[in-house]
Amino acid sequence: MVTALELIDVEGVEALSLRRLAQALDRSAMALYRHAENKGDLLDGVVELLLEQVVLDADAPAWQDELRRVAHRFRGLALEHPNAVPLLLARSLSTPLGLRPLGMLRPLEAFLQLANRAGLDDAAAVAACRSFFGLLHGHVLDELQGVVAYPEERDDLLRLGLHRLPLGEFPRMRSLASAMSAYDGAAQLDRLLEALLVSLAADLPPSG
Amino acid sequence: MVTALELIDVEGVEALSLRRLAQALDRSAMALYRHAENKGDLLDGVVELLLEQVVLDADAPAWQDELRRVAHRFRGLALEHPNAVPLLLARSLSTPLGLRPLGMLRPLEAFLQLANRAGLDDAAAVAACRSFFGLLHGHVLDELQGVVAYPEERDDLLRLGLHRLPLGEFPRMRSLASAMSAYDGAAQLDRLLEALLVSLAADLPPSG
DNA sequence: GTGCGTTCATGTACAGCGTACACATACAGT
DNA sequence: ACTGTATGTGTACGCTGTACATGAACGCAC
Repeated sequence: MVTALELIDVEGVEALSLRRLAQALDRSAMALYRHAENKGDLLDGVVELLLEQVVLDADAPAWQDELRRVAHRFRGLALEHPNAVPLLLARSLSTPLGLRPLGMLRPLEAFLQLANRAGLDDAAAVAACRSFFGLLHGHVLDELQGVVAYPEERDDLLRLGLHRLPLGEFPRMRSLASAMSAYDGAAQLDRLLEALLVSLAADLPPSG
Repeated sequence: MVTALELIDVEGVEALSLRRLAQALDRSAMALYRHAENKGDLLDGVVELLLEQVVLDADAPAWQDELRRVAHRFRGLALEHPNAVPLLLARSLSTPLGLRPLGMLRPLEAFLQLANRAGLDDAAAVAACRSFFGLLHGHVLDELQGVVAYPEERDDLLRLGLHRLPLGEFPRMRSLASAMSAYDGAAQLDRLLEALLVSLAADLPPSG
């Protein structure tokens, strides 16, 4: 499982085949079927391995801080394993909620418990959960988009490959090349979180 | 291209192979290489075909309304073509910004133009752009997650497959089954957009 | 010890994949 | 009529996931 992740990290998701993995483990390809029923099971295993590393503490005293912490931890994980991000985000698109491996559900459960303790009612907790993870996944997805086309170039326009774009149709993108290069993902995530937390606070009973 | 999308719609992304598509078109598999260099090009074509259907008008008079409209249009498209969503979200993870097909860049350019006309400076426009699309992609990603495991079941807990979960470890998820069933994606998207627009308004020069 | 069921690994085989290459056909412009 | 250029076909290669049959190593009852 951990070898599978390493393989993905250095060669990308599509380079992970049963034969390549078996070779890396000095086993035959078929031996892998003793530990996973499918290739899919194997990918789920990788996802679980990653998610184990981002534990949401349902008993955290300050829930806003805990959400910020977990969000940044998740982002960090994505930056460490960019090749695994498609897995992380897309595995659950194909698997119904109740049939997912438990490791993929633990963050959800912990969030819901936290929301509960923070005072949200059922409907608000579900909405908050989807807001939070939607936001998080969306941010990570966008931050990791391959932006740089030619890393060795010094000029921003050339580095991003934006010089290829027709002048007439894409004036803004071309003129914003350097603003795009200066993008700060962590700050951006903070902005999004702040907006979310404000909107969540509005759902709390007025007590405070 | 349109046939490729139809194939994806009814059979899923991974069912789209050159041979299957060629068969659907009554051509040989190799004939497809006259119109696309790669299978990747073909997938890009499908993405472009979809994105053509969600045009952001950079000259819209009320920019907030335009953003809301485009967001909901994109969501609608995703609901119409759920099988194509992985493509829509993941294609750009592997292709540097400047090398993407123009159809994938047009929404970005239009957003940046709109932000410019709304009064945002360069850095704020880029940040807003990533906020907007990150939020949108994240929401769609999360809304489309397969939640229902057994559509024919009447009881929420069984329908979502949540009865499988260990009682002790997942109390909240089990008790929230019906709240999850009542999820309203459009309303959720509106909530997220509202939070974003509030935070964007704060970036505008104080004039109004 | 002997036989047994269970676990784990292997080797072979098959259908399907993307695509490189060589070849055929049809049509446009000279 | 000759010649590109665009389009389609057929064959072939190396790769994929995995079904199936086989075999080795073990704990355990007798």
